[in-house]
Amino acid sequence: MFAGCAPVTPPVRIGDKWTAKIIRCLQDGPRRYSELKVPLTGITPKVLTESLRSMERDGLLTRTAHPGIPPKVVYELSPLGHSLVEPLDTMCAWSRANLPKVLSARDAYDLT
Amino acid sequence: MFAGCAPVTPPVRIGDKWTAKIIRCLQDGPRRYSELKVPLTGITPKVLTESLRSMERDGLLTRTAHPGIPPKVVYELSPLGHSLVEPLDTMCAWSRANLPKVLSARDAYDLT
DNA sequence: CCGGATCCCAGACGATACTG
DNA sequence: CAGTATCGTCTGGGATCCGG
Repeated sequence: MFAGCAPVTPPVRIGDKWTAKIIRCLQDGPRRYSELKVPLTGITPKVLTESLRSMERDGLLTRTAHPGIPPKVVYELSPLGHSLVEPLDTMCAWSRANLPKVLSARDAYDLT
Repeated sequence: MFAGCAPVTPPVRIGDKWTAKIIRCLQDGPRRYSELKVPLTGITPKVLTESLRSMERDGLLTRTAHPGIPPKVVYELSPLGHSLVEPLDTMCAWSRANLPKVLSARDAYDLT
């Protein structure tokens, strides 16, 4: 789940490339598949589907298919998924606040 | 840094397998290389060295080599590194509290 | 004691094309 | 619209051995 707690239960969900972003996209309410693809710029359908399925398996969100033409599938955060929003915000806040320091530390290090 | 904030600045530090654990090992004071290897069960010397170098480059810790035989190298968290302790604790607390739920959600999902 | 050098692999991620 | 299928890539990390 989260690598900071030993041992990691695969697959690593938090800390992978997309899980956190997907949760952010869903935190204000349910969304359809195509409504997720837009803000998640660069994600391919395969990876989006994989991620959603895996998060559904972990109980972070629910998938509801409304049959018909055209198909309509809605994803919604579960209470468990919602409980992740705040920890994620904490991490993102740190990242936003400190990324400049990290970057300049890298520059300084690479100079030598 | 942290994948939840787009776009990710490689390499991904937080969320990789060892960074969070190394910070936890150093949060109560400086430690030598060999003192890190013990609690980080399973880590190979190569990976430990790589991780420490990379974190040093990012300004998360400092490396101080005391010359002599035998060599003695001390690693210590920088203020920037220390500032990560609390966000990390938040994530770990979530993981500890909710891992059972995730695991049982997986079991339920796999039954179908 | 503290690593560097080398080789290797699995699994995450992406590109592209196709379908009920 | 909401996915599958197939294939290729790339990198984090492990195994093992060697050196100052």
